[in-house]
Amino acid sequence: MSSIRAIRGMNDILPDETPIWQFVEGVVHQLFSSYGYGQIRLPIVEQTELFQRSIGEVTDIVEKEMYTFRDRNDDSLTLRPEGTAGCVRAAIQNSLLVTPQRLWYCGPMFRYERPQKGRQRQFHQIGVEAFGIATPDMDAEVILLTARLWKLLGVADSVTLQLNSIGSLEARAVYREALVAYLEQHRDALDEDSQRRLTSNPLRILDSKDAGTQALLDGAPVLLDYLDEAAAADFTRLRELLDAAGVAYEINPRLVRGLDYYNNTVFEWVTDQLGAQGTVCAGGRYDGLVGQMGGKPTPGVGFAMGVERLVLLLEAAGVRPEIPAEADLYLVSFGEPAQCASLAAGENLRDAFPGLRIVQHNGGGSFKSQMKKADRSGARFALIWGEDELAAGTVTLKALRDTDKESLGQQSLPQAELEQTLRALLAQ
RNA sequence: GUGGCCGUAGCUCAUCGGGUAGAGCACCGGAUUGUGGCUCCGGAGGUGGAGGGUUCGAGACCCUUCGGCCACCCCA
Repeated sequence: MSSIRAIRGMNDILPDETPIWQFVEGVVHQLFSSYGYGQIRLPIVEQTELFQRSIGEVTDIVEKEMYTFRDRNDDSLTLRPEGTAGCVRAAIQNSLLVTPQRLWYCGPMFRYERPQKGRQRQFHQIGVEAFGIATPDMDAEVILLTARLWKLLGVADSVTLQLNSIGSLEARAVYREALVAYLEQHRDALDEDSQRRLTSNPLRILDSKDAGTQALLDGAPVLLDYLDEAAAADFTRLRELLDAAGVAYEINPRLVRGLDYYNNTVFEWVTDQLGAQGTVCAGGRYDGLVGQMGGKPTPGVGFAMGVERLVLLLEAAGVRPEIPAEADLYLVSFGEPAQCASLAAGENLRDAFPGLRIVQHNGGGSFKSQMKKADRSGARFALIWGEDELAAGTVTLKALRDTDKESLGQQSLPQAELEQTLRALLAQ
């Protein structure tokens, strides 16, 4: 019981789970590449100030969820809680802000929260950032990218797209005043959390889960009505493009995002199959962020998705990539000279059959136990070397699967014919 | 940070105040001295999360603590 355990909320991903992760990662890699996006790999640790300046000082992420520490030089560093900030930093620092710049990244993120279904302290995000294009065709592109991803992953029926425009910073400030003014009149009808948010972050009241608060919001001013002409036109154009591409969406005027840097387009892909954490993918436009971080003012749009949530969603939808048996061939030997022959033959076979999974039996044991391991390995064939084979210069080839086929069974053949015989059998 | 539920074998769970804590699966060995799967037989594996209390007696009741799950907050 005194053995060391993993940090709470930081989970091991075990061999029987990695195939589904690899499936997701493989699909993502190929898909992003097909849209012309290049991968960027970013540090996990950044200066604390990077996140304070980009995400927003008063967000929960910055206020209480960051893993922040001082290094030996007494610099304040933080384990990245999200990917966009670091990507923007890297784009500025490495002069990547040519137009257009299409990037994607993946990797672990860290937030100090209580773990629950679909949420852990170390979690993984896959994200996309497209810099340099301010027009809504780029918004449409990244959304199309996600829509195609759900199809490729087999979860398109499990997610719906929620879309909104939160306009410019200025428009939001005006709206914020109107919203607060309305809600102040009904302060007593608000739930406790929302009363608190009235001063700290009124826009977040819009996505309150409290039924009474939501009812109250039916009479509240609507953010979409406060958009300036340009933002409204962009939103209309985005909708036209999505309509043309056949991507269904639901306008959610109460959709606001948690991070301060968004403007205009915001969107979320949500599901009802993951318990309380319904957001699988979320993103939006952030035209002010690059300038705010000290780069040449450059518009941007992007999204991030939670890989753990995606994996849960695939499992809920019954998408299960086939977990391959651990071996194709299992090499059994009895006696030390025979093991030498087996080892050498195994190396030759790996030369002859690249990609074939050849597992050597190690650790000795009876023939019976070795054969049992051979069976459990899932291998199609066992190759057996013992005293008899060694004396005769042969090897025994035994089929472990499909043994009802008459052509398959056990045969003893000269070493020299092994490769040729195997080639024929494996081709079936 | 707050709340609810839960910690018994590697895993899934019994036992619900009384003798040495059980089962299935998994694991190891044997039946078959060189042959897997099916069957049968056997074996190993637990300080009952930890600490304290009540009691003649606690895995079970009480308290504390640690851990897990779920939810709130917040978010991917």
